[in-house]
Amino acid sequence: MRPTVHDIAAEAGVSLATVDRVLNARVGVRAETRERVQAAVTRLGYVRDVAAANLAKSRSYAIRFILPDGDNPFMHALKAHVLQVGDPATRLGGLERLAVSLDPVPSLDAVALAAALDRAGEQRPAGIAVVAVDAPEVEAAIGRLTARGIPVATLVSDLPASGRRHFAGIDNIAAGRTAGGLMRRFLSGRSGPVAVIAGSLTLRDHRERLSGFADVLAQGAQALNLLPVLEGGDDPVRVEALAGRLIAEVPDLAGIYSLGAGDQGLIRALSAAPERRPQAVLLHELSPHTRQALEAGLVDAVLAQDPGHIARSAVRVLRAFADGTSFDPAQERIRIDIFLKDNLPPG
Amino acid sequence: MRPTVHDIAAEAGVSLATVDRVLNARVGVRAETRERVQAAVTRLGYVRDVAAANLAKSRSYAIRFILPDGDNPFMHALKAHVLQVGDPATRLGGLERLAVSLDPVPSLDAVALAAALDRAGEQRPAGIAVVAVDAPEVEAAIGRLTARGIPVATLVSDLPASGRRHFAGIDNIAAGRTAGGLMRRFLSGRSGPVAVIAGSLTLRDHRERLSGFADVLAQGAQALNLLPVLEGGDDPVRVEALAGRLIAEVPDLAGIYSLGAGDQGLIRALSAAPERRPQAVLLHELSPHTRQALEAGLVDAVLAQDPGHIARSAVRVLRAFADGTSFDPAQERIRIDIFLKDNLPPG
DNA sequence: CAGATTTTGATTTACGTATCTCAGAATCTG
DNA sequence: CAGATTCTGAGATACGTAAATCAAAATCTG
Repeated sequence: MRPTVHDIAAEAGVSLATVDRVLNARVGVRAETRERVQAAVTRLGYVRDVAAANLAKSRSYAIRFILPDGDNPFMHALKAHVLQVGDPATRLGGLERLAVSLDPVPSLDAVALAAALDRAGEQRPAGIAVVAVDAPEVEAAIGRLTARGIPVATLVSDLPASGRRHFAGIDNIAAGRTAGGLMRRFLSGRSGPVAVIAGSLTLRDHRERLSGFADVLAQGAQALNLLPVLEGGDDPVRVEALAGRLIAEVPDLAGIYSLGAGDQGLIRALSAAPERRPQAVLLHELSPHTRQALEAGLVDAVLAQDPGHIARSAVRVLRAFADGTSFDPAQERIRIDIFLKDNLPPG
Repeated sequence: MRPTVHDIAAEAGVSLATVDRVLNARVGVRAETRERVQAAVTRLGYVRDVAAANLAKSRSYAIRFILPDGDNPFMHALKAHVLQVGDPATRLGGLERLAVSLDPVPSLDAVALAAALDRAGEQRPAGIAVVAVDAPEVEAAIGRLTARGIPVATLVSDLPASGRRHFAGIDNIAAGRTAGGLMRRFLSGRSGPVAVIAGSLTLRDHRERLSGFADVLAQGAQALNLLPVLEGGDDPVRVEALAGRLIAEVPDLAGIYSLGAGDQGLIRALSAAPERRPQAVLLHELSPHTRQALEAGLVDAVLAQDPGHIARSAVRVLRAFADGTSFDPAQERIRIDIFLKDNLPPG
């Protein structure tokens, strides 16, 4: 059997109260006594039963997610996973005393986001997870939370200078480089111009993906020629117009890399003129539309990050910060997934 | 506050004892009373506090992992992750009352494996996780465990006919198809023979990968010519000899797919004659050697399954079976990871 | 309707830890 | 050495659930 606090008390020859004072770092214990207890702890290999401790404390972890509104399918999926993690009927929700709440904010509105962060902080939650927008107001709001001791994790889009404690998302420069590596190999041998469609270059993650991608395309023996970046505002309608013109006007187009959202528009443009489809088409994030396009051969590969993993990871990490415990960085690393038609997860 | 059993009792107008009888499906409750209690449960949205329940039951989950000995780097990594999951100082180990033990068995020895399974079953563990060998003895042993009500999960290599409750590993046919898709695209335009190096075709996962790969290569406009499969017994020395001869004797070799282990030998052979390296080299599993080869450009892509995920997933799933609760299939799905030089996880 | 049987209530103890109180012991201060 | 101060001990209570006992009530059987 695992040793309990009672065993520690007996082993150290002190009372339960003293063991408690040492274990919970309370004042009023002589240094010598403290050491006796700690020696007993290591000798017996005691580890606190976290479940019992939380029961006794009737502690619960309030975690607030602040996510953008709107019709972005990835954000929708993320939202669904957050709700699922917080569901007390699930393992995480039930066993770990979570109280997850979800605050929607208008997409890409820095002022509203900063206000939502301040409001969320008022409730003194155990942690806050937020999809950051790259703006000084947001940076300052996160800084205020951190200063008040509330751990903040950024999701998907990072803001390293804000003082956030953790980022749950992919390395977007590496994602861009990965897209570049795939593009080079998928076009091995041949040359021709390559187009990039972004949402907006004011978005940090889009800028980063672009820089990684451009980097790799410029390297190596035969350099691929990158066309000027098109910005579609993550809007399917605008993306469709841009992609349609692109395909019509650049006859020898070798590849397209869509690094933002609005891919439904790109897919429509591609299926409207299948005979002019470039040799390699890459885009980001799995959704019903992108899955279908991959299966139909309209798209060659999809880069993705797992929204379920992001939601679970953010909760685990914020909990660990709240408790002052550690976590496994390898488990919390969000992978850059590459999906081809053949390794698509079911569903 | 979340409702407790006391609230249920008050709401239903019955005693605590009766609530307990209903919740834990004990006998001696009239159908009508049972329904009153269940109505109160749904009305108040009661969910059992699993942590408190486990504390009261002083339940702990003994989970045995049966893993092959030997110098396979993937199995080493898997072993390390299993030990980490079982460590009571970690979240999973601490919060979830796990008692994980690890039984090593000689690699590829069906008789020893069957004996180990029987021995593990004697202790009546909450669950058993095993890397299956495709043999009737093993199938029978797993069947006996299942018959005794002990849930078994196969890891990495499956044995569907055995009656195992769960498989934690990748779909190897899909992995082979994925490799085929990458090979086709990496060789786009050009033709030439493609070689496959397997460990042994008596291994189910190797056979499956081969069949998926061959399938994809045969499809499509320009068929790639598959050379007869080489079997290297997962042994670096033998693989090196095979690969060396292959590179020397097939001048127009377009690609190599190594679907088993022993890749250190392949990498040595490739670096010995870098000028004759085929255009596309694919292999399985990340290890210090394969990482380095990817970074050096000797290998183009690595297909992988995350051993940490496999270990954690097996524990979660076996726990759920032991409790009769459900789990999230999407979370437990082991992905076919594709790593290029650019999306390699650090470390 | 008496007696047997089934169902229900009331109460207690336990799980491992946290937190509090109050008294007593040990140590320090002047 | 008295008095103040700091440490320590013993005990109680709580967290939410499980599991048991025993008595009382309700229902069924013949």
